[in-house]
Amino acid sequence: MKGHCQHHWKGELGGSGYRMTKPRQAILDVLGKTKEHLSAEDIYLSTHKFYSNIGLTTVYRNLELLVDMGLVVKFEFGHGKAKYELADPYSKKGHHHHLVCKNCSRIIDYSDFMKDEMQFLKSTEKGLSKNYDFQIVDHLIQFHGYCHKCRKK
Amino acid sequence: MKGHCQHHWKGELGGSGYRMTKPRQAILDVLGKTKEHLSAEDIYLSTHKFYSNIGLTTVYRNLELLVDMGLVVKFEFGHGKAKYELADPYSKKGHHHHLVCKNCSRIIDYSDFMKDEMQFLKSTEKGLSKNYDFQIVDHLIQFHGYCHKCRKK
DNA sequence: ATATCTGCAAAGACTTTGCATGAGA
DNA sequence: TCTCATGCAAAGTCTTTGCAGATAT
Repeated sequence: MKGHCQHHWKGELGGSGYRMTKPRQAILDVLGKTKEHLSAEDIYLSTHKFYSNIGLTTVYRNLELLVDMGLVVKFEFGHGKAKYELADPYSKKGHHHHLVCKNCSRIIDYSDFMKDEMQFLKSTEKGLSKNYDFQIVDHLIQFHGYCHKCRKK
Repeated sequence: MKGHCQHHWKGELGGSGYRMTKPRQAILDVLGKTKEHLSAEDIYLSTHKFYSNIGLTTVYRNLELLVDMGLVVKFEFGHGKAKYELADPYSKKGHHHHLVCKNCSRIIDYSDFMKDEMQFLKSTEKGLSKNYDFQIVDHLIQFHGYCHKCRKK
């Protein structure tokens, strides 16, 4: 699934009773081609490069749908606007987390040290699940601090 | 520092050149007494129980200040409004993280399994710090899924 | 005394909703 | 065909800003 720039997603949408439309294809193409963390407006602007007249409303509505379907993940990094990425299984990036700079708001992806993470998650999720009768389906791990450029100051 | 319901915070504020005012005391009192995760408006309403005429604007402005000073922590759980808690060293709760229910939005604090977490963080932070020249000062760990009540459906 | 802080009103930023038109399967 | 999807405009929510008056040290 990784790295398919021309993936058409028809199966994923059709299988759930949804239609493949130009705006949807455009949004998924934009997300599939970027390494950035795009806001709804970023996506809206990007889609206009190869398909114009997509409304910002349509972008918001489709992002919500795609998030609900699990194709896209929404992040709130605390800088006002939500950011979106393709979900792990559909992304070139694969499973990763974020370093967030408290100074310049830069977001850095990392996928190192996943072995340690797996081990930690496995035991912790098991324990939490039991102690709180909570069914865990996802996790959010982030580190905040000062990036390369900002720590020099 | 834990559990002081009548802590007056004058030192923390004065030491940084800020004044202790009624609204600030009220906001800190509210945060010190609750176990909930309060939004700015929740805090605004709560302060009115024992000190009226605090404006919502003032609540927002002081929360921002207190977050900058490190006395308060701001969370974006993705449900529209930001939530605030006293920072670990000032809170009865101590170091903890959150389970977030994808269905009912309930937030559950946990502070179990911190030994595993410490171990994971220690090695991961060291590695990230080195590989990305990133100075880590904080982390965010959350688990998302279905709570006790919602998983029955 | 005086720089900081406050409350109100207004503005701003991001996101959602209503509704008539358009378009996939 | 016929339901689902779109785009525009308007509304909604949360948060921030401007400013004159009030307050803490």
